[in-house]
Amino acid sequence: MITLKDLAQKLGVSVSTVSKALNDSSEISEGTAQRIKALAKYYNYQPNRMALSLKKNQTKTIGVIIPNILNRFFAKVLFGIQEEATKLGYNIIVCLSNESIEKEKESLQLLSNGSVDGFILAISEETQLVSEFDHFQETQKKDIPIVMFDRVQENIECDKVIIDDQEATLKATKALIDKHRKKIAFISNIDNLNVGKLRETGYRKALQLSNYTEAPLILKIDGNKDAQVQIKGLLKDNSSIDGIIAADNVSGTMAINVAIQLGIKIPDHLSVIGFADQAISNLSVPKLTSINQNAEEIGKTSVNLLVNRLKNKLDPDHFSTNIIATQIINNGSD
Amino acid sequence: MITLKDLAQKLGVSVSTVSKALNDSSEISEGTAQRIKALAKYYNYQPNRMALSLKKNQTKTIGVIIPNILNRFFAKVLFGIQEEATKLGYNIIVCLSNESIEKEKESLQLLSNGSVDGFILAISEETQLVSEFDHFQETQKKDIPIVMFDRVQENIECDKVIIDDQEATLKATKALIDKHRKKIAFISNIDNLNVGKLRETGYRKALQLSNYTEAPLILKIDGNKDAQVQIKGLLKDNSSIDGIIAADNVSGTMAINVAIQLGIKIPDHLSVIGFADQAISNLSVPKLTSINQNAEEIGKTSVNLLVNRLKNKLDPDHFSTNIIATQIINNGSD
DNA sequence: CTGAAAGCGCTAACAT
DNA sequence: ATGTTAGCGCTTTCAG
Repeated sequence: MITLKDLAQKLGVSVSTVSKALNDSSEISEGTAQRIKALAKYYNYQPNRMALSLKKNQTKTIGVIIPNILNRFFAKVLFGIQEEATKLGYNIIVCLSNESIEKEKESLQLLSNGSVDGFILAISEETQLVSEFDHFQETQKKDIPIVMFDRVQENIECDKVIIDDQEATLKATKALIDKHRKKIAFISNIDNLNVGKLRETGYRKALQLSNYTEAPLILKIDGNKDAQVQIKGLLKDNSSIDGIIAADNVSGTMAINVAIQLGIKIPDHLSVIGFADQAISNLSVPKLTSINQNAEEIGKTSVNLLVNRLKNKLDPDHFSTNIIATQIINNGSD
Repeated sequence: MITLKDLAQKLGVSVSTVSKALNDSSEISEGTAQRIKALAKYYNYQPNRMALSLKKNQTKTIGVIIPNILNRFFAKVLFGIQEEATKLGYNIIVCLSNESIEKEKESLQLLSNGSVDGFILAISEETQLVSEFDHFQETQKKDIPIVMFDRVQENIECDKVIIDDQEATLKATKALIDKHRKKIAFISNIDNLNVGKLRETGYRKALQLSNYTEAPLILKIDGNKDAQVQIKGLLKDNSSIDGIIAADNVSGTMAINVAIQLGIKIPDHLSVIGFADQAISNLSVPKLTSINQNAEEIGKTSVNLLVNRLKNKLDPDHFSTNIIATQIINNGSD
């Protein structure tokens, strides 16, 4: 790598002159500036990021902690984060907590050594389960801001980006009720997460608010067992089910495929709406009608919040919770 | 953040003494070392990463360039990379090329300013299409090593990690032939990638090597149109198809679902084998029999190669190509 | 055994 | 308009 010193030597000027010239300082004469810039360009000079960070005490890097990169929702959020961060001149360092509180703590610790200016993260499943959030507050105490998305925690003071999970599920459930569905089941493999609970509440509320007569029917999928078998059990045990709301990424698609195998016609006999993204929705015939969570936008909004926070553009005593709108995308299964 | 200087002041010793003590130098007396370490622990001292990088001219950070994070294969590789990198004390900075050569170049450029010690990447689709690889060589010229995985390029000299795509597809095709399948189609939405071509070759070779009478039957899915429709067309036009080899992540699952809709029994009338990962394989009934690419292992191997290269443990004049073994996982569709 | 000093690459206050 | 100097936090050589 070529350095300022190298350039200075070659031109017979001082390092600070070169630095100023490249930073468009008005102190430097037109001619010198030209010569310096030309040579810098010729040698493809790039300021050393580490030196810059050390000097300015800011890394222009965002730490991103993702619970599970195999979840398409998170993958899409990451995509949005990366896009927006690059646009604003930030790099991202990605850590995968793999739903473990230990890894989450570790990542936070590790990157709090001057590696990043701030964090964007979704809380791991285990962390929500054991309700232990000290590590976030410790990070904040070090003056490293955190933006939480999707999996957020009520009583932690930080900027947040979420969708209105309850409202979205309520709307989806209502849509089925409006289609005169009489027995609507709710399927979830994320009932231990806050978002899972919110979605369940949305489902329950929709039933209450309508003149719907049946009791709620909820299948909580056990991740340790075959999900297809569990869904098949539900459909066999309750042959009058004519509607399904799926709270997670894959259950909706799976439900359609299992139902078809049982000879149930979709959407004639059974309507299904899920939280899947388009690619997963395509993996059934008919395709799954789904709730679009606008994951990319969640990512982009998170970056903007964090960067504004870092630039002190936000009120230091007030944190905001941004709610990203969702839409139902009609793909034929409802 | 607490610094060496802070610790030194509090203890009334010099910065260098503190530094040496914390680095277990034999120059420092037992007693002093104890005191220093105790205080460092008390204040939870962590050496500033940027200062360390600047000083040592190594960042302990790996740049990772992924073409498409929504592809589960890449997501899994990333997971493996992250795991192994963390284990070895490296951070990863992730860039998503989004299959674009421009973004790929940009990322390479951007991170070559002392942000990373080396790269792990899979070549973007566009890059393979236009066959332009100068940017990789430029990076290497700057003494920044590259490890390529999955999407590699024959004539670029660097360490590589791949699976034997041709062999794997050949074996899968043979498996269907051994089951007395008479008309086996090959479906791919990645025929523009090298790996796609290799898989096609594997399919063709398997047919040639057996006493299989039919001509190859190949469907190249047009990404701009509905994939389900294209697969349905294939099955309708060739009602005697009794076997399918799917070259990409989703076509196999999709083929099963489309076939079922057409009243075709799986695997009685039609056997399907694909390159999907387990979660996608679960999205059909029966589940898709698939070729396990061991994505995580690819990631881990890549990290190990790169780190060994960085530590000069590898012969500088010789680059290796590592082939990760694949397995067919029988899920019921073959 | 401990400390002073130089230097990694850069910026910026302060001379000249 | 240009140069000198100090310093970001750290390691390491060299003196003491």
